[in-house]
Amino acid sequence: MRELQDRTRFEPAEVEPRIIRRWLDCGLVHPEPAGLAEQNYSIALPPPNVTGVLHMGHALNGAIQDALVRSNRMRGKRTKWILGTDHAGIGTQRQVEKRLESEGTSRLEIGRDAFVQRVWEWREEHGGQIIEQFKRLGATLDYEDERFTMDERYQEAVMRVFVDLYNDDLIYRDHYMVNWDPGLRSAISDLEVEEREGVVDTLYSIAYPLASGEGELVVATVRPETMLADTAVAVHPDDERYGGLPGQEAILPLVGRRLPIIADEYVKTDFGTGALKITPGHDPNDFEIGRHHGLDEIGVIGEDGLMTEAAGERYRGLTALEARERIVADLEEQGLIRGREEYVHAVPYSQRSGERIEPLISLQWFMRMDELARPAIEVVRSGEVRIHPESQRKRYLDWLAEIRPWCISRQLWWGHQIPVWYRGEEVYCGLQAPAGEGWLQDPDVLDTWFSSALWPFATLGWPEPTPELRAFYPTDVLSTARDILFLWVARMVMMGLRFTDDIPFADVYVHSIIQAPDGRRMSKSLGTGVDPLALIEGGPRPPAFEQGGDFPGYGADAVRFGLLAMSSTQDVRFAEEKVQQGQALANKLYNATRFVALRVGDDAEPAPRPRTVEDRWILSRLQAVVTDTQARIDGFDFAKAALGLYDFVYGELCDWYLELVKPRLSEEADPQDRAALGSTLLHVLRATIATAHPIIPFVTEELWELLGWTAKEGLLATSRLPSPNEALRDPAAEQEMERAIEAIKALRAWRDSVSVKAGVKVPGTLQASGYDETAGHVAALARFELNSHGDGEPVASVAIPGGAVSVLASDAVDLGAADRRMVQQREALGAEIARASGKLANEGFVAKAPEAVVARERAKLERLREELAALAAPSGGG
RNA sequence: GGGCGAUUAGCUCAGCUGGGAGAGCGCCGUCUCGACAAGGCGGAGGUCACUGGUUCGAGCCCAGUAUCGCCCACCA
Repeated sequence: MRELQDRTRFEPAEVEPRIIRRWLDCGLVHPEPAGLAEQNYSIALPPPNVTGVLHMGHALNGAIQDALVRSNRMRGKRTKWILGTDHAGIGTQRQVEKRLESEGTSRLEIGRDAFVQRVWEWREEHGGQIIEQFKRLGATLDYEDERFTMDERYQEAVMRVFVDLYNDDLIYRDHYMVNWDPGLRSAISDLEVEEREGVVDTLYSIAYPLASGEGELVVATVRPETMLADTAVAVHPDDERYGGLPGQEAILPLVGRRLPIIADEYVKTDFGTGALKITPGHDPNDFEIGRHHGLDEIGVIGEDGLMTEAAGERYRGLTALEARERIVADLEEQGLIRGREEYVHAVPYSQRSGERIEPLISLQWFMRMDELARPAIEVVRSGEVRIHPESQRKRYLDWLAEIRPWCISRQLWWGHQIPVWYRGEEVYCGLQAPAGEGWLQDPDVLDTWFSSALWPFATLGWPEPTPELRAFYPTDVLSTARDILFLWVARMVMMGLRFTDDIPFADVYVHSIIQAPDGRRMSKSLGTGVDPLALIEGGPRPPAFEQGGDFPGYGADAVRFGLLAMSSTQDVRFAEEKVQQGQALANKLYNATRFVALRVGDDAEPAPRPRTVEDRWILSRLQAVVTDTQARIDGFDFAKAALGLYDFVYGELCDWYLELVKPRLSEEADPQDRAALGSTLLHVLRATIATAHPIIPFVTEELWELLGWTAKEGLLATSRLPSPNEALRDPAAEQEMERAIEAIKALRAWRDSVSVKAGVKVPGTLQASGYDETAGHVAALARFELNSHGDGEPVASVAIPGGAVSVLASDAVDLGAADRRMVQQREALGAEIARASGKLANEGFVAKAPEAVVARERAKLERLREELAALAAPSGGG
């Protein structure tokens, strides 16, 4: 209590770390596995990169999931928020490679085993930071049960899945066209490729002489270096210009190879010359055409990006670009370049390394997806799995409908090594190395997303039938950003259905991506990335921000509130003001509690004991905020949940209710009423604090304790959400209070407009109906001296709902200003009356609008007329 | 090339099944009112991107245009 006396502000830096410790120490984050998943509640955290640091996306998603987790825990459900990290094959491997480079060595130099050892060491050193940051955010993850995709048990699950799919012929190895990332020296999947628009290249037209010796075919290409791998020239079968050519041959310049001229519908007659060089080894389309026509597949660009043996003596060993220059020069010399023009088109780049993708044929592992996709489409179609918002559901379905095989092997060392062994021609796939000498394991590892796809069940101990699996699988919600809807979410659905015969989660919530204030992406390199920890604890604003300097340290509550308030069904810009709004809310709630706690007797117990209209009003409004906030969290409408709470605390509880009841709390007030009011106040506060807890957990937990409830009942985080009490809904009280509030605002505005000094009470008479219970409040909060009979001369009149207040002459009022104001008010009322009556005079409106709307309009007109009448004829009487 | 979304106050955004445009911040004015100056009170500020249509009535529905953004895509 002394603390409450002295501290006039909520200090997150002081309070929050203390509260975190209490949450972690009391074991609330770790549920023992019991019961069935249907009764319990679980969410699997999208596993962050083990060596990552918390970014805005994590913070937003943390706030979202924690709000869900806390509100369900507070409904008494056994709740588990599954925690773990991802080994992030490529990213982590590169970090360690860089480190080795700085040490003057390399991965190749130290060898595979030593390298993998180094990665584990790196993880020891740098891993886990992000988990501490989640704690700072207040996320009630199960920190006592942390998983890692490279843990032994998890690896076993991965191997098991691979072997299973291999045995079912869904995983196979093939020479196939892949997206080769020359920077990574690895294949990557289609989803890791981004098309960059607007790349400027030169489109060369090159003449290929016909083998007959008569004439030539001119083909166009932006990549002349690939011509060394050409194995055909294609034209459209219906192209009259080339009627007789299919079946003949052309001579590949520089190489001299005879190329069959084939006919294929793929060729566009209206592009270039209508003749297309076919390079099955280095172009995805040509690859398809080549397979269709049974063409040779030649590779002239190697996995190292250099020209291969097959490119011939003259070009071997050059980079592709160097080869291009030399080839163009050579063709030029032979007079075979028919033209060159600037050409702007889209080009595939690797998202991982940023390098231009080199399509080439490579021996890789693939997963056949169509069979797996079918049930994954079905569960979403049927609504068994719900994806929010709707637009993302459509994206999901569209993508799965046209799914292609997934290249799952990566030429890396850090990850799950493929459980396949070779000995000569023999191939063995199994959980352990085969018996016998001379077996060599496939050196490749699996795409990181392969293991991530098992996340919701592998974390719970699958394939063993563990109690955890029973208690928490399927999970309830999966919350994530949309950029991994295909990479991850869709694949989890497919793998879940395949291996657990169940959906992995019932709801998918796809949250906003928070952009920088200027609309750009938040990114470290652009200088636009906001560090959530800097926001919470104070730290520098990003360089690209208009406003410089440090964030003041808003605290986790403010940041969580702000992020939730910003969130939407689409991308949003970061708005620091929303975080400030959260800070203001925490502080407001703190001070409201101070106010109540310091004035209410120690023996007061929270209970609704309404004695006046404002009591009935606030209790009624409380039911609304309790119900709405819970429904909004359940419905993934977090912005409304947060802002609705703010509106209640500010706009109803503090601005009005606390102000209204102040007189009843004074020393001279009726003790009986005071006791009842104390109970009501505590009741309202208690329900508000509990309702707010999933959104702003820290300040609410602190207040819960300051009010003495922790000592009696335990932490708020483990308490129950209030259940709405419909019996306390009171529309009549709400209406009456709304009217009173409107009247107070009108009178305050009037005072301001005629420059009445703030402290002065204005004498007047109330000439309006509907203020039986609220007249005193209107007088007090508007600072009027309202008598039923006036002693002075009426000098002005102020319109309020249902009538007016007649102002009596006094020193307080400037008569000239009052007159001007009254004229203004009459004009305004007159205009509104004209509008309303005009509308009602419109036959179409009266005839066709719904009755209720017309009735409302009539009532409004009636009220306006009353007000005007009261204004027009200020009289001394009542 | 297809698909989706956005455009509302100076800024960031709400606006439910069509029935008198809202919030936060910022701005102006004002207040040493016993919870809170991270506060109270009052105020100014909007052709709801544009054009046309449907309707008694459109920010909301329909068609088109413009600008911005995102996703998907194998025309060399």
